[in-house]
Amino acid sequence: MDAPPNEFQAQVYLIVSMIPPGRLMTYGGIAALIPPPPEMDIQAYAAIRARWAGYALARCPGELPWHRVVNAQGRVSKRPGHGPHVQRARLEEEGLQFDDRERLDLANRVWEPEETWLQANGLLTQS
DNA sequence: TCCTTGACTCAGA
DNA sequence: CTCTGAGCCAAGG
Repeated sequence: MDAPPNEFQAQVYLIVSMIPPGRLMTYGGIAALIPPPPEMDIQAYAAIRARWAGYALARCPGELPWHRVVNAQGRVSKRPGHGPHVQRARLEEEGLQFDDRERLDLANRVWEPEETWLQANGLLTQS
């Protein structure tokens, strides 16, 4: 299950809470903004951080706009509990459209936090 | 203690 | 385009 450190999880929740309606972020995109835990190998971190982001969201606080986070292919990931249709419905309510292969337009809808905000919160400004 | 299970991603085949 | 495997501070059965 690759349970991430609490500090990592907290930063995932902080970033997700900032995503505006109608915009998206990917698991890997979010993880790339979070500094690696001290003592952890950079390469190892890069290989596991996206999964950590997914695991953190698997048990995220209900008030977070978790539905605005999708995978690197622009698709809604399978999850335990209710199916992906709930996430899809929420995104469509915000005006996002899925193509005939269940994909979203990442090129034009992915959102990036402001650099000043990243710096103020101890996050990385370059990935 | 061993084994399985993952809200991921990328490079290869 | 689809399918694998490898990457790796974990828990729960």
